[in-house]
Amino acid sequence: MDDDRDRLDMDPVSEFNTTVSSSGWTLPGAADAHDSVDNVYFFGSNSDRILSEFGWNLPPPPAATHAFKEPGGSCSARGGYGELDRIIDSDLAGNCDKTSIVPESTTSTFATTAATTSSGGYGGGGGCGGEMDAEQQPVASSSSSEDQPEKSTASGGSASKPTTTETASKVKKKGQKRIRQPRFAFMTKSEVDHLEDGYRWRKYGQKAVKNSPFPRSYYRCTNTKCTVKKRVERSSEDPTIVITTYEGQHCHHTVGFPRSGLINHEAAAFASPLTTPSNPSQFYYTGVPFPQESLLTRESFQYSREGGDTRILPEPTAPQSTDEGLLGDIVPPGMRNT
DNA sequence: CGAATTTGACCTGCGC
DNA sequence: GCGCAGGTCAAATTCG
Repeated sequence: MDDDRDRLDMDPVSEFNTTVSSSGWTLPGAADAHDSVDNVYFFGSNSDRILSEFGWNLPPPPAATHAFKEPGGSCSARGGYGELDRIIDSDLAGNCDKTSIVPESTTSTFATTAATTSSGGYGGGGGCGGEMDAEQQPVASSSSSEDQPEKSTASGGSASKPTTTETASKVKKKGQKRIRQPRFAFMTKSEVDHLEDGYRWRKYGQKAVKNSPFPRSYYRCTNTKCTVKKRVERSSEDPTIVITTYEGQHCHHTVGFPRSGLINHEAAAFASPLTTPSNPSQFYYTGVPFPQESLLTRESFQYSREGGDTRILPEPTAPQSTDEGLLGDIVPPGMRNT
């Protein structure tokens, strides 16, 4: 029954939330403050490991073929996600006086559990059969979201056609809180909006975003038991940057990579967590080098920003036990994938 | 013809 | 309480 705030207060990161607008951190490049995230992590070379702990199978990097053009740089060496982002937000650059690169900017939002039945009055989100939603499983109307992640409206959730049953379910949902699952946001320099990531997605909506000329698209994993969602939008600040935000954890493996050869190859380049990067610049984030001495546990940087204010947050510290892994630092146990 | 996308309507949350 | 913006639904449309 904790509400967001309560939980956030328990989270080291969330301390900072108190200084930020309501829900938290603002994603650099995000169209507006509404689109905020609670934590922003910038991963280093072993982002794949971190992500896998979230239940992701090393999301393959966006297909390099259709990604970006890196003005004056050789991105290829980087491989991986990294269609590199140069300083996405100069405000964050701070002491950055040279090319600051965000190899993979990954943001994560833990609005923590806000419980609910899903978002909004429409059913929706249930659980991936996983633990993720177990505790906040919508009891009432969308009882079996696992079976019908989308058609929760079976019980009358149709948005446009209110019915008595719908009304009833709405009532039930009232008072319940919205759950927000872990989010990762990748900022990618790319000419195409929807980057290949190894999973299959179905678009279920598109909205214009305030203060941004670019619409935001909403996708849902096509796996019926998977409730992972994805948002894709272009940065209003830098149209060449695509911000892809994933929410939730996949409860299945990827479906294979369409351009497996290329992608896997590049992914491989990124998949050696323990390998010291050949090019240290990879691990710079807005001018701040990643702490390579502790790649295993500290490659995540966090920052927040509000109206130009930039903070580099102190990362939780010590390496967790092996089974805790990185998530021990950043993911509430209840959100873990196993 | 089935699957995926588009799109307008509607719901919720939040700020004022 | 009201209005705005984000998020979602589902019918209609398009695509393979």
